[in-house]
Amino acid sequence: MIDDRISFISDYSFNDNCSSQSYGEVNQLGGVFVNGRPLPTPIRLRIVDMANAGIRPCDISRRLKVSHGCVSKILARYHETGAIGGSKPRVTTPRVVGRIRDYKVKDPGMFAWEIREKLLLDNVCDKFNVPSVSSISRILRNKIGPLSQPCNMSGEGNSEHSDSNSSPPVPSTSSLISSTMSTSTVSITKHDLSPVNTPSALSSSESICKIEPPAWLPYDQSSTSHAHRYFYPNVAYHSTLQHQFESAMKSPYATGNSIVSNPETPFSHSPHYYQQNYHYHSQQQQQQQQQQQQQQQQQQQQQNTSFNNAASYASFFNPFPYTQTSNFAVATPYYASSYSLPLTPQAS
DNA sequence: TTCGTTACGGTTGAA
DNA sequence: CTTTCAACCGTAACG
Repeated sequence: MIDDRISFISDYSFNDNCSSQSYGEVNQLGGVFVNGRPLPTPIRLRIVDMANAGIRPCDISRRLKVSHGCVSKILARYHETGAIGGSKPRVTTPRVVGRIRDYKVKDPGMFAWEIREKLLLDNVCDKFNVPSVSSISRILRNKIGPLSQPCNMSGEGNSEHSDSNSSPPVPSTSSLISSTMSTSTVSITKHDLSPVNTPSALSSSESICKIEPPAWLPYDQSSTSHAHRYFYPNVAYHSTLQHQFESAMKSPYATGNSIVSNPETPFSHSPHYYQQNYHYHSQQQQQQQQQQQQQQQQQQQQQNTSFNNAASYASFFNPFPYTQTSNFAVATPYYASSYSLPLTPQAS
């Protein structure tokens, strides 16, 4: 059963979200990674998935071809904070670097900010995956150098990670949406969140897209030994979404592979959300809502020993003031681009 | 054999 | 406008 569910992992292929080109490096286990960038969220989810199913970390490491140190880190963080993954995928893909090189060759006087604008103008990138000016500046300095010759960037000959056709799959990214357990303050790790999720960005009037964080459900405690401690994102075991989930696991960067949550139980806002964003709600309304949530959720997880109810869990782990519900999970807006998730424009 | 820890080389973007 | 730097990443190696 577990084997069936993870067997597809062995041949997953990660691609640049705009091309079929692969890039990355191969570790000692034969797995592919992008140095400096997080593992894709589907892989991270599967690590947690397998751990919850009672599989030992060393076996997870071997079967997913991820270093045991990485598995250890991910599980330790998950057990400590509940965070699984989520951060900006790598933006300086070989394709993007090639286009930057082309721009610079054609017009050596171009500034980094001009190149950035041109990447957007030419639809090489969108606003969610366009490199920062400093990243472009770094590329110009370190990877393009004296501008010897243009590169048409079909994949070969770039100075980034070598990636011949024979090289295995390639991963890319995602990191953690982490927060503290404090109910009064939420510390957001710098690189773990998209700028659109930061308080300053949230207060800006710029039109951005937001996606609701995943809903978490109690794991079926009857099936595994550790389950009583952990919650589980509803995306993973929902039968009707298993195919989509596995497809996204195989090719997180392929168009159309989105990680979808259970549409029958769309995300609900956490109490924290209401506290942060619905100030006009009366305290009575809040209490009623919380009581209702607690009553429902207590029924679902009477055996839970770590949290009294899902509402308290959600208040810890879904502390971000998202404003738009969505059926899409396990993805910050950053992922949305690379995972081809539909974006939900923010209303206000 | 397993796994926690950490140096290292890498990426990213705010300052 | 470019560079610096802090924060993050996964791997490899050590114990």
